[in-house]
Amino acid sequence: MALRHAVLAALLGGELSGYQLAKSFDLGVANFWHAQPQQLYAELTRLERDGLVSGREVVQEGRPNKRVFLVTAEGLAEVERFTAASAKPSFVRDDLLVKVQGADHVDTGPLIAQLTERADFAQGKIELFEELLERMRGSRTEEEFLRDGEPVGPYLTCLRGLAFERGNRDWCRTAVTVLRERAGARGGR
Amino acid sequence: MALRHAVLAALLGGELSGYQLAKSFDLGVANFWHAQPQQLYAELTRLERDGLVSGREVVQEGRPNKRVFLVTAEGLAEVERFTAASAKPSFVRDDLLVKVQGADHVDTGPLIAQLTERADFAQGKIELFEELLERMRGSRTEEEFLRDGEPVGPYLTCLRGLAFERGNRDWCRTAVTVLRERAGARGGR
DNA sequence: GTCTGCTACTCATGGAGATGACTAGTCAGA
DNA sequence: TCTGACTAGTCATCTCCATGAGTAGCAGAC
Repeated sequence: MALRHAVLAALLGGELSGYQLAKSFDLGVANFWHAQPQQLYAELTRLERDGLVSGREVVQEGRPNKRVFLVTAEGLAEVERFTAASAKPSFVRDDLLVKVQGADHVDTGPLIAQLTERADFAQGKIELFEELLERMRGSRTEEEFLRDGEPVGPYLTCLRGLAFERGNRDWCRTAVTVLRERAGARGGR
Repeated sequence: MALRHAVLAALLGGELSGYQLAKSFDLGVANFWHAQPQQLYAELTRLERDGLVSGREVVQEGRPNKRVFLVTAEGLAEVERFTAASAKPSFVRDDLLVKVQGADHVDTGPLIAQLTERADFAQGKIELFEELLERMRGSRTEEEFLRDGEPVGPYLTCLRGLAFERGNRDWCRTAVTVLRERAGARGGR
């Protein structure tokens, strides 16, 4: 159950509503985890039931009221416990990789299209992450921020996301080049 | 259901038994997907039931007999279909990232230990991937192999795995450095 | 001579995450 | 004035994936 801890970790940064939470877990950002709104609402309900977060109603004008949640002392203890527990290694897991694995045996046309699309998507996320990092560190350099800026946690996970997407983009591009040239060579044979 | 297609993609490289398959999907290699032996056996059963792979008994001396599977024509068609279908973007999803996200609010000692462990694990996989790539390309250079070596699919996925693990290792190391220095600064205050 | 480890596989159950379908009010623009 | 987009959230279901436990024969080590 890492989703639960991901939600807790996100709320450590300050009070958020389910909707705001969903914004950061859904498209684009997804710094360190990814989830659909429904999952988050469900998880928040469970977390509140278990006393790890507490919610309060915020009355708004001109838009629906919302419930914002913050981590309780028990919640923090749970984060502490989770952080200390040993983590299982993470694995790459990607439909696209499965498809590329079989590239020798299928028509590579649609595959190249998907790789291109993915490269563009990754590029978009790269820009997003770069902006986010800039915003977080403000006028400081990265080195300065890492020395004593706050919060470092989100900054570090953002850095990982950035590196991951750069890896994605670069790999997709080389895969496209390779597959294109091979298709060309076969076609011109 | 990407597991199913991952199995198919793996079998495109040639006949394999469930056990052999499990070897490559389990620890270490896990080129492009990861799964437990039980999942693979179950999936193979389903694939055979659906006519996407066909199995045959191989009698062995001095060790248990085994069943080896190969992809049928329908199986290949299914791979083709799957490859052409649009893929959903993949997301980073890692317990460790969740833990780092909350790094500002917890004791970083155990976290640093886990990051170090992960860096070592990644290093091990890097070496494994490098060997694998060398073995695949034989005497050719990477450029040569990518131009017309076979199979490219597995080579490309292996490259992605390598890059991913390098990213993991490097990120873990910087995270360790950052968290250590901060802990030191706080302690000596 | 027994113990550990490897090949080779099966069964059963749990739990997390994914998905589709819906409600309902507000606001900006065609 | 109607449409689409945004805020804010709920309910129900499902499928995949994860995990533990177990079997059984053979080989080599100590």
